[in-house]
Amino acid sequence: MMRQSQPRDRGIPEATVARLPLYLRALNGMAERGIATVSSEDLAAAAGVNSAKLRKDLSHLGSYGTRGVGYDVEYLVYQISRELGLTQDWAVAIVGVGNLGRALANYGGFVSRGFRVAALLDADPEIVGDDIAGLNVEHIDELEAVIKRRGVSIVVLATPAAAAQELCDRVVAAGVTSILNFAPVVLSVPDTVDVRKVDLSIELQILAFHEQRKADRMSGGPLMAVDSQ
Amino acid sequence: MMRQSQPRDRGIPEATVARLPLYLRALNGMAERGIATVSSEDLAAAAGVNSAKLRKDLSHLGSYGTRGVGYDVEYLVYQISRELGLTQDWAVAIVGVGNLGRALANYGGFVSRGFRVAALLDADPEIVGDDIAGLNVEHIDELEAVIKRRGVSIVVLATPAAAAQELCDRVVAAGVTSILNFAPVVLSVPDTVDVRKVDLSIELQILAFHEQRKADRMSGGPLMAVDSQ
DNA sequence: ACGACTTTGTGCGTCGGTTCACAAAGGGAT
DNA sequence: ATCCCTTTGTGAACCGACGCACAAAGTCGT
Repeated sequence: MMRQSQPRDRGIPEATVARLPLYLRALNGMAERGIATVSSEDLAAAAGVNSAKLRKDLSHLGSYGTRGVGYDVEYLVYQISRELGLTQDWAVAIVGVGNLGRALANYGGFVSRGFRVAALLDADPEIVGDDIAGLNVEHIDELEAVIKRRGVSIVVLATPAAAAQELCDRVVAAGVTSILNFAPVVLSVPDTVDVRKVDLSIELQILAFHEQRKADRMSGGPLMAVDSQ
Repeated sequence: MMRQSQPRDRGIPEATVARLPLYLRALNGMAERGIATVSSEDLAAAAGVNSAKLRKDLSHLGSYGTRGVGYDVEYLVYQISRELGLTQDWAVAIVGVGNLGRALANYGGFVSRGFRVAALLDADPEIVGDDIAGLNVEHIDELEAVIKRRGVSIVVLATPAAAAQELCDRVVAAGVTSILNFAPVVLSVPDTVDVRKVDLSIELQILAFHEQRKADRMSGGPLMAVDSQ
């Protein structure tokens, strides 16, 4: 029925992919503390998910556990890293070196594994030429050249909203197919390109919604609700 | 059948809540450009979603459209704002004034509507006392006092991973029930508390996964795929 | 060598979300 | 006043994800 030699199914669910980094982080922490083996129960707790979900997620990569024992931490770290593509290293360019771009450039967390900030670019002549986190800020005119010369395959957009779409277009035209967008705009791109969005304002608004609902419950109370029953 | 006077259903789907800010942003842009009325088709395009989905989302707030015409932009802005709780203003405290905390403090985008940065807190005596974005950085010892005195109801955690859980506990103990977490850790909180997580490293890893898959397709080629048929 | 125990991997029912497609509703023209 | 045209609001089918619960598989102790 199913091949043993080729357990990796190319159709890993998106929800699973989104959790693999979480598992990887928990596993790295355990590896550092010298833990050799971990059960799905414990790993799930560390990652904050249901253990059945974790097992199903891992089963999409292959049968890497041992029944009655659990998972080998080192081995699982390697398998997940490989699946996520972290065994190669990715050159990342940060476009827009305002407060946020600067913070990202200095953020050690994501440079650690697999990613390397290969370029910082900005349009402001005031900023171009500055050294930030050991890198020289280059002029945005160099965008296409820098992407090609340094093999940049992931671009982080940290520009004002007004500039984002145009820069996005240029980045896509230069062959980049993975973009992490911090600008508060909906980017339109060909569907060969992956865009992930991080939007601080939206996150706050979602929190506000729930906070308000909690406040309503307190004052109005479920017993006083107009439409209860 | 259905009440006309109280159309608001208190059970708005989570997926819908997450998109309301998107619609709101698009609508604000239209209002600024003097557009009075918009169809679900146009608004959906501006927000980058399917028009049926948009209509169903809006229908959860009530029947605010006019058939044959569309939605009144101003009115819809008001209704969504109210639903999200943006008609009141929320005092936000930023805990951790490193590169990221600083960027957030200076980020005008989310201060604009409904949110106000009411406090900046840090543990580093080097930073405490500095003025950032017109605010004085206070010592983390003041955390509980500041939260209560200024009515802070949303806290943004922008601390190193190691400090996040402890500060989270203190913040929760001080009565805060909405947290936006930038630290790369899984926070454990009572389930009365809402935590939303923004994790740059995870976003990059997800991009890397897809980028790798695209690369595999190129070299291996769909025609050579082991399991195609 | 065997039995008790632990833990994985997964079949299956359930649920929330998405999309299609259409009937109902309103506007405007004649 | 009536008909046509546009656009909303939603019923219903579909799809992916979640979590329970359990059989299969492997370990460890005797």
